[in-house]
Amino acid sequence: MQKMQFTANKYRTHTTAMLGENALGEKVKTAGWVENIRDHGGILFVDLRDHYGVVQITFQDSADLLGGIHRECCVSIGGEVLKRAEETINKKIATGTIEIKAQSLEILGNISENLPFEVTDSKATNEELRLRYRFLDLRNAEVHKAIVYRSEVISYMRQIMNEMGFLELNTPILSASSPEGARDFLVPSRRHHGKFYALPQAPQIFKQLYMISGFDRYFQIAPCFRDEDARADRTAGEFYQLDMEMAFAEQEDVFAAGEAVLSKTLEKFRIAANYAPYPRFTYAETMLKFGSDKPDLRNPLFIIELSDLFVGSGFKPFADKTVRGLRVPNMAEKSKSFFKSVEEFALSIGMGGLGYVEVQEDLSFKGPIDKFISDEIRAELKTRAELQSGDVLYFIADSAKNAANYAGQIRAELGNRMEIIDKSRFEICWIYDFPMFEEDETAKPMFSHNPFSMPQGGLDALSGNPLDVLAYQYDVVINGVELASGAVRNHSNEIMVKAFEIAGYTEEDLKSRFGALYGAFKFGAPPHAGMAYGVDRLLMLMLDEDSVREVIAFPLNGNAQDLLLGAPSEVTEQQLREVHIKVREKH
RNA sequence: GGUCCGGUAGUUCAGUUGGUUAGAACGCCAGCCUGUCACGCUGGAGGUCGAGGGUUCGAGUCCCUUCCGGAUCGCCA
Repeated sequence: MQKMQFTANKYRTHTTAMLGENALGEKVKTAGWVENIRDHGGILFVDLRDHYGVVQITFQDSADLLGGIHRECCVSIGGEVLKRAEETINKKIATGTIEIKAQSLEILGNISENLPFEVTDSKATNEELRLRYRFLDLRNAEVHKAIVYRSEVISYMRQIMNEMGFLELNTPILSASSPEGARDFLVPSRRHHGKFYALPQAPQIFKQLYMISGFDRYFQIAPCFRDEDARADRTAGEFYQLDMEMAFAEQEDVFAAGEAVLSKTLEKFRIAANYAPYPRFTYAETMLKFGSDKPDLRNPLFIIELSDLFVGSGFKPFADKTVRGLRVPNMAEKSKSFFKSVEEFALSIGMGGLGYVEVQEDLSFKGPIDKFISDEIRAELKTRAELQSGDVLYFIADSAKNAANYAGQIRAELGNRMEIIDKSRFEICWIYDFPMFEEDETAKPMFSHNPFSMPQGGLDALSGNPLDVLAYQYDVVINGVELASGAVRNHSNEIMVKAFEIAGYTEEDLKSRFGALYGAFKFGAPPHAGMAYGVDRLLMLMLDEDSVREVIAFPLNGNAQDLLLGAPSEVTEQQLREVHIKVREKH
């Protein structure tokens, strides 16, 4: 526990954190919630819980003090601190060598009603009920601890950022509808009829404006708002980013700062992980090798390119396809039903089929498609995949567009099914060199990620094939989870106009949609770059939780509602009139 | 918005091919118990089986509609 300033008052002289053998014989008062009452007739035991822990209080010849008290009542109890007899010591709690013999009890607040669920086991309750009574759920020691942990991690990150010379600078919450891709949360304006503020999807524009304003290094634990549907790793509505931006910076500068803050934080909180510098994979590499732009590196399987072997091979399912191979060691011993379930998985994700060969002791192949493979190709496969006895080699054959993604899903699935993923540690990497543009359904180029990233090669590169242009854009990935994203920003209006033109926007579009940046760049913008970590996701990973909602004190539910306060809610006619809003009938 | 799974006591769940009065554990209430810390023992209360409709002699169970929740796809630069 951190050192704290503490003054005794009428509610308590000690917190449970201050109660121990050092207080033996003292008359103390401590306050908290009644976690449990064990009534033994002549003696009663009360477990009293506060923010710091639990202490046992005994009631002997004083049982009447407990009249009307239920679990989760908030009370202040006075008594004498006594050493417990050796055989009654409770090693499970920090105060387990002492107990307080009660002499007085004051009920604070109201007598607690019957509980909707048991606080000590609240995580077993369905989430809807937990969120409706979140104040009770948060009394649960484990749930409580996650929120304390969140505070400590964020506090430490602030310290690291400060030490690296970053200033914590705030950005507006009431802002303009922004260039990010998500749906905005809108706030109607009272003073400006028919106009709306938007809550920021990210502080992107403002942090860039800070750079243009001459601030050198910015960071913020920034709330971000996006009106998109929730997932287990994505809250509805709002989330927090550790957002940072650096002036006169190149990609390497951001890598160094980003690695430092993450690496130090994981070290401080004793998370087993590979420490910085993190391995780096270009987007092209990771799509080939892992079939994903957020690869789980705990999975030792990797994908190899085999397309060239089958060009003109006469084996129709492979001949004109992109063919990728996945070597799975020690899989040949698996049962037929195991193989079958893998094939079923392949079909379930939309693949036409999934061919494979088993490698036998003499390194010959066995399996449904072996007869279609020539000796020449067989030899090449053995070298390329470094095949050994007992291996299974899967073939993923599909269109160039789908092959990588399918291979990635098969890789992930086999990693899980073969139980070869070490779940006890973090494997962190950078993914960089993302493409600047991609084709939409009509084969027209569009921005593939952030339109404000700097294209590599600048203006010259933009005169070539747009699909070949890479952006200075990068992600941090942990265990298959995208944890951070960033870019070197495009600070040149000339390059930006050209990039937007390629994506089908005129200079007028650019000015009208993103005028603030465009206008500011005209007055001398420094080259700048930055990134942002998803704080909730990081905490979820650090605490090994399956849902981000476990690391947020008062999250919206999956349906974007606050069940405790009842948001969103209807408002009065008067309120609507003031903001010039008329709600249409639902049909 | 699509798909899949779910909704039974305060909570977590069981409930067989449709068949007696819908069960268990924990919690709650009452009584007993002076060393428990998942206290123990005895007894008790507690159910619109999400809602509506249908099939049937009979529905928690089968069918239809609908509401709610979860996962997932879309979406999330």
